[in-house]
Amino acid sequence: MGRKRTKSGKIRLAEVAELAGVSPITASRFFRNPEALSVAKRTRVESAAKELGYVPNLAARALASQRTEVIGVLIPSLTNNVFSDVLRGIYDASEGSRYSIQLSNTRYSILQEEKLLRLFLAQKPAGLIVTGIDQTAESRAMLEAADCPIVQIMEIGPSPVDMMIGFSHYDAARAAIAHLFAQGHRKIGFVGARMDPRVQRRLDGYVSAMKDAGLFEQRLVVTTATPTSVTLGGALFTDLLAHQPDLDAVFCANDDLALGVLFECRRREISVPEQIAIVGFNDLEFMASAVPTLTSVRTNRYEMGKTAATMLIEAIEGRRPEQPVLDLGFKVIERQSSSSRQSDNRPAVSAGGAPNKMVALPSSHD
Amino acid sequence: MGRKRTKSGKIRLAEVAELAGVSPITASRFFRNPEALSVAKRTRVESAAKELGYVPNLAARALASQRTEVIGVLIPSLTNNVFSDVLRGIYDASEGSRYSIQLSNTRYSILQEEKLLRLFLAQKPAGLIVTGIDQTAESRAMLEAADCPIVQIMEIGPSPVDMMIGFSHYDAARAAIAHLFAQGHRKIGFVGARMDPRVQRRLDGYVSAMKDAGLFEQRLVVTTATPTSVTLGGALFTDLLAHQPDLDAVFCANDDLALGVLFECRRREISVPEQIAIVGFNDLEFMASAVPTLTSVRTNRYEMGKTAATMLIEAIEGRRPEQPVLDLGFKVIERQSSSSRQSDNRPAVSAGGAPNKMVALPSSHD
DNA sequence: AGGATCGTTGACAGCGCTACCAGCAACGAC
DNA sequence: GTCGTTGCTGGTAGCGCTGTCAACGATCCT
Repeated sequence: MGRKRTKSGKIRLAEVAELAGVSPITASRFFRNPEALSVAKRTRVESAAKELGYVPNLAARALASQRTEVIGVLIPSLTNNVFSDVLRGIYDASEGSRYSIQLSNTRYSILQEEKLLRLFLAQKPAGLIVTGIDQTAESRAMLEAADCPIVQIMEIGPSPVDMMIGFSHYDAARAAIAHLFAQGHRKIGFVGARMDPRVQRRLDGYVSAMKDAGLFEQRLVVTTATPTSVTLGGALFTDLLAHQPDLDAVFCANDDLALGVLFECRRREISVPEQIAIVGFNDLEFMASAVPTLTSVRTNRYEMGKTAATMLIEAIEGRRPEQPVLDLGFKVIERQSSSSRQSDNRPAVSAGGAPNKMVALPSSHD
Repeated sequence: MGRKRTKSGKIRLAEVAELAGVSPITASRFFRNPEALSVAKRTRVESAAKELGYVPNLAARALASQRTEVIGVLIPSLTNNVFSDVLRGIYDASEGSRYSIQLSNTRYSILQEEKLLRLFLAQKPAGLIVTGIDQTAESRAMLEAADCPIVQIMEIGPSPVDMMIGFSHYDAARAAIAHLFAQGHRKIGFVGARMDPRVQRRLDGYVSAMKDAGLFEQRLVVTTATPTSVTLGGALFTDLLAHQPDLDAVFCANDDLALGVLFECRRREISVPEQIAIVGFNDLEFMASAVPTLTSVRTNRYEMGKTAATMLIEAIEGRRPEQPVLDLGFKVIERQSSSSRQSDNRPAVSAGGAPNKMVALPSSHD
């Protein structure tokens, strides 16, 4: 064909335009806003592009248009399977769109987050997804000054930077404790690891529920800054028992800990739920499969990621959601590990949050 | 200071150069190869950049230099915690380097992989990390024609595209079965889900080991294409028992399945390991914590990701490793779930591959 | 029919950076 | 002293694309 090529051997827009018999700028428009072209030219450009196997040069586009098609995502951890669910949702929602995901790991450090934020913002991302509501003042200022849509995920709070999607960890913990109260438990311990802001708020919810009932005691709480694990759940529970041998229930800040507690109970031949009830948090898949099955607070992690990315993309393209703050709620899934001592297992659940139309909500789960 | 700014309000290289009293190209060199500058100019540019808070425009750099500083990563799943460990290694290794990670999910489809590969390659990545050795012919051709370093991860095989890091799933499965044989087990079932190429090779290893011992029977194998889960482990095990009630051990293609089998045994009051031994694969954290503790084949996932990214970056910068194929090996971690019926628990382990940082290959390759 | 409006198209001028090559001083070998 | 070297620096010319604005014909209204 003798087309002239760039050094790199790649097809440029100009070649496509030439083959299609239009100007480069018209070809350019085809890729950004095909509706603006007449049908005739549109099909001509389309087939020319296909024939040549044209792939746009994103760097050139970014340079010329002064913006990128990158969605920055800041999450505190890659290990935690809570985030992998959220991420999966984000990636799923971004697939098929023109936007690509740029992921960075803050390692639970808001200083690191600030640094990464500065880096991201310098590249003019199309949008940003950040975790939580506990940014540094500097980060907060940067976010507010940013000229792109932003979604805060994982929790909801009083003053969103822009959009926000999550649920109340505080309320969720309170609901878990209320459930245990309803089952007749009184000496309810709390086991928590990592103690990031969201876990902290679960602890706050626990404390307030216990205080409301006049049952709070400091030694019912065992926490550590160490990253969570199943093994750690066993260790923390051991600690808890040492301080409080007459425990009748444990609320674990996540499911890994709960599984660890379950195993530890088995090791010590403590029967669950007869002697001690266990409630976890997140409702990971294995909770329903354990023996006994484990009660947990279901959170809509995948949905959270997916909806966050969807909202963000909509906003980037100018269609801002009428409802910028979305509470995805939670649901206490009662299973054997906390079922009532007297009756067997009526499948009571208590849900929280404000279900909303943008997503199919908790009521429809399980 | 009255510096003139670009519309976007951002500081450009030219401004830094002006403040430093050098030409733009000299300033540019500072960021790419500081050694090439005289010490005087180097410090001048450095302080000017710091004073202005200069952040390079990556799009402009990519356009001008005809290459990006992006490492493309193609993995089949974001859910699977095996990959999240690998990813964590990759991200850790990329941190502090100039390269950023671009992640894409092939969803276990080699057609999808081919499509993503085409997309990636068009953007001239600095390097590529791809999962496994089972690409389509077209993908393979693209990879071979690519002018950037490439690392294949997760397994090793005969003809690397470029670099390769992983271990032999086949040998690992054989080692697991050998361990069970050593413990006196004969009727050993296989439970597998998803059945991606790596799980398939584990199955192949199992089959060959069983055949070698004259113990293979088709009905000892239960697999499904369904994605793996703990619950599924229980279900597949139930199936297996139905076909083969006199089973004395189960080799699970991953640890989630193994946990599911353990729970199912508990549900059925089958004692582990007395009646049935269980061996998993990957050695996830919870295996050591379960009751009984669960034997598994340890694989070096984090290290795999980290080393892959490190090797790749080295290669990008022109320092190719002297050993482009790395076998990270595996290790059978014996725990209670498969400990010998007669003796109690001597901590025997059998390792495979060459768990070494930069050295030779395992003898055992087929 | 005349003018206004809309939809469609193209010319031009960069976006911010780096590849390439030339220039220049300092230095050593003959 | 002359001629290469070497080491550092700068000028020029784009990289491939899109924002802006102007121009054009077609359509619509009064």
